Amino acid sequence: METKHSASMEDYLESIIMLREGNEAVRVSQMSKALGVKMPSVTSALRKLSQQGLVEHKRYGRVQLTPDGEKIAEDVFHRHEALRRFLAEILNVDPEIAAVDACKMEHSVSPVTEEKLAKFIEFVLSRPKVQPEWLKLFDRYVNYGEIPQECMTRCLREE
Amino acid sequence: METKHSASMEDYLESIIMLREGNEAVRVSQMSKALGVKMPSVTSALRKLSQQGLVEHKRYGRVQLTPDGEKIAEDVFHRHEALRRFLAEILNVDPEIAAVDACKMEHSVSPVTEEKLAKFIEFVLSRPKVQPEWLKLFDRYVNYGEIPQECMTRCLREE
DNA sequence: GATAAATGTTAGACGCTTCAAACAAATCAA
DNA sequence: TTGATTTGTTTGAAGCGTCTAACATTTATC
Repeated sequence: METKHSASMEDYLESIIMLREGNEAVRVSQMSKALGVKMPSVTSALRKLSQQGLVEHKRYGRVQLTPDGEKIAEDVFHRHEALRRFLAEILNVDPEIAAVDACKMEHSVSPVTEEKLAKFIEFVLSRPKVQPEWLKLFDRYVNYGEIPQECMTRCLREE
Repeated sequence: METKHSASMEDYLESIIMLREGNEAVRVSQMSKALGVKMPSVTSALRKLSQQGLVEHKRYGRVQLTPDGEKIAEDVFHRHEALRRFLAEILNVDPEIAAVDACKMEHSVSPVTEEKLAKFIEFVLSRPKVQPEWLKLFDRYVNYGEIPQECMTRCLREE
């Protein structure tokens, strides 16, 4: 049922989720700024999305997601967040770059991959006490090439 | 100097690296099949890449990368491989899907991110004895939700 | 309320990537 | 070597997403 949507249509949908505060519907100008495109591009995207029943939008009015649109937008947003967190919190990539990269990558991730990525993040970060140490080890490796052979090995062997 | 190239131009360049065996130059038909596009698309891409000095190609002849083209193609290939390995070997995503996802994601990864990703893979997989255990723990978490709190915590605390 | 400013739309164009159809060259096979 | 097959190119058209310029509507201001 869910036909595949283009990267740019996904971006338009996602931006609606990201821009609305509370229940306030979103303006074309906001989307235009957020996505770095001119307003006519937004208008024409909205016409298309409206025809597909993914957004609610009448001339000169505000924009809202339909339930179908909401589903897709949330999906994209989840992919985005999974990637962004992985890059920023695990790889320790600069937050700005992480956000930008995530925004482009989010359109290429299959459902299976997204699910595993989310679990991986959870796995690595879910243990508040372990997390900082674990990442510190990785960080040290990035900066000095130190591989903490002994400790990890010893530990995991016991298991 | 290196102007940004479109995802599709990057794909054409990368395919040349992936298709050539030894020093054998590559045929248009091979690229066509590998990329899932018709031959006229390849021809027209090659005209453009040739004008930019990235490939060597004369009418009805084989295709070769110039040194400049080689550099870009290798770059794309590295991003591809980093992503593919992460997905396949760490997240344990099905190899087919990993390859497909990597192929689409490869165009969105910034240099910094790629570098950190590569280091991360190295970090996780570089210790032959640890690696299987570590991933086994993650795999168990994916399948049963078990978080190996104690072991990792204990170990990393000692450090 | 009238008018200025901000916001949004329409129309038409362009670049990019792809394709099918028709044609051209190269290669194979007899 | 000549005809058939494979391979590659040209041409022209299409879809998509974007833009600018001109126009329309809404909103804010006096």
